[in-house]
Amino acid sequence: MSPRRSYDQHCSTARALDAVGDRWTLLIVRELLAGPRRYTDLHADLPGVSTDVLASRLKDMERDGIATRRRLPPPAAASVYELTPRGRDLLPVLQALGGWGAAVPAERSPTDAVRAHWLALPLLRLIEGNAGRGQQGLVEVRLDEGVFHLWVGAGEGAAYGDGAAPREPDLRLDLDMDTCARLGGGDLTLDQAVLDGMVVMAGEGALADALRGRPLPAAPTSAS
Amino acid sequence: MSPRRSYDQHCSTARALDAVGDRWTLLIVRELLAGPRRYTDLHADLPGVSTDVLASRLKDMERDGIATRRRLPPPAAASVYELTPRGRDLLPVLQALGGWGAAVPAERSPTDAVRAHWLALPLLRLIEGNAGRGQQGLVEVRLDEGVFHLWVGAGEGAAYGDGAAPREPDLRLDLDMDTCARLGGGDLTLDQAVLDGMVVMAGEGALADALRGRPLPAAPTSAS
DNA sequence: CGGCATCCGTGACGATACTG
DNA sequence: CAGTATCGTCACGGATGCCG
Repeated sequence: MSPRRSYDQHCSTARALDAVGDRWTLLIVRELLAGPRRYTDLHADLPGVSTDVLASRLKDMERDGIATRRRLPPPAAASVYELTPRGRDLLPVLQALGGWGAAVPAERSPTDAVRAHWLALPLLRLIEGNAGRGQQGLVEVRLDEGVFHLWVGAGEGAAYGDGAAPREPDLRLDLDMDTCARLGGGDLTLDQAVLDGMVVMAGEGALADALRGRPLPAAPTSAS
Repeated sequence: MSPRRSYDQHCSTARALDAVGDRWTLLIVRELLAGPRRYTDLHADLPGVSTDVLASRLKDMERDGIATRRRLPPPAAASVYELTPRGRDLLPVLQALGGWGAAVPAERSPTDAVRAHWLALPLLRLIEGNAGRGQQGLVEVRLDEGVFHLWVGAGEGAAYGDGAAPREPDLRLDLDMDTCARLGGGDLTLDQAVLDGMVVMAGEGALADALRGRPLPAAPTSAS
């Protein structure tokens, strides 16, 4: 057992970095924010991580109460890793990091790996920023590279997931990665992107209206 | 020159971690948020970092536009490091990390180092959370271990600094480290701490009133 | 003395091979 | 499928030396 390397500082930031400051840890959290994952899936979506490091990080995260391992019921003889509530609380950390990283345009290098759900975090931030407070709903996002869905306004709950929305979404977005990156970086507004046809937005509920910048219904019908 | 280790992922979070994910980097940013620092001061306030790693990180941060090196005018034949605007933009990242790390109480280990200004970040978050939006002012914080000051509501500007406030502060706080940690962790409210005498709050401006939970200026000053 | 560069021992990391 | 074992390499931490 590794005695846990620490900065040994009486500082909440340093203590946070003791837990999630190691290489790969926050990226594993990013993956698990999309929902429970098997070891092999994690390994496939984190190109470059070695098997032993991945196993080691997952053990550390279990020990630190960030993630748990769960055996799936018999038909599937597999186990999945998922975030604990404490682990999901790292969402603001990833949002802050992602927001900072998105501020510099950064074209895509040919060696860069890509996964569709990596855009979920920036898009979630964008949508929750553009829609007013209290808005919530399910958004399905379609890119050439894949489909995922976002739970807008879920707060502490699950943030997003891979694949199509589990029910009829309140909003559907079609766009490409480059547009998505520019939206996240702030040098393109959602309204402008829709006008230019770079984003196709479909949906009729309150969330869709809020994103289109329309005024809310005169008498808000006591929505919860 | 090291060709810069990267996760090689087309993801803003991963790119952020390419720049600030290395060991010690974010803690150096935390130090520089308190203002310009000399190499030796950084080394003294970051126990455990080796000299070459510190030098290497500072070079990386310069290359990445996070920090700059500046020679002081002749009388002081020294140079200081300071954050660029891009580096100061990391404040929300440190806030998110610190907030997450403060959520677990965590008593102080005897081996833990302590610096007074490490409490600036949590206190700043607490004050900006308790006072309403738009409040701003200068706060001087006194602990047994040292004195520092906070620029509340400065937003992107300088967040805090070591030592006494450079002018008469709008608010003065006296407290001890343990109380500060509990305030940051959320298991003690500022009001309660003042009532219990664990925090002495002095000041008469709008900021002080806002923190005391009083109604804003319209109300007459009928207190004590 | 401040600001590193160098050297060295240890541990973390990355790639591959192997096993229940 | 889900890791463990092995190994070469590199990053880190500590000490010391150099140079202005």
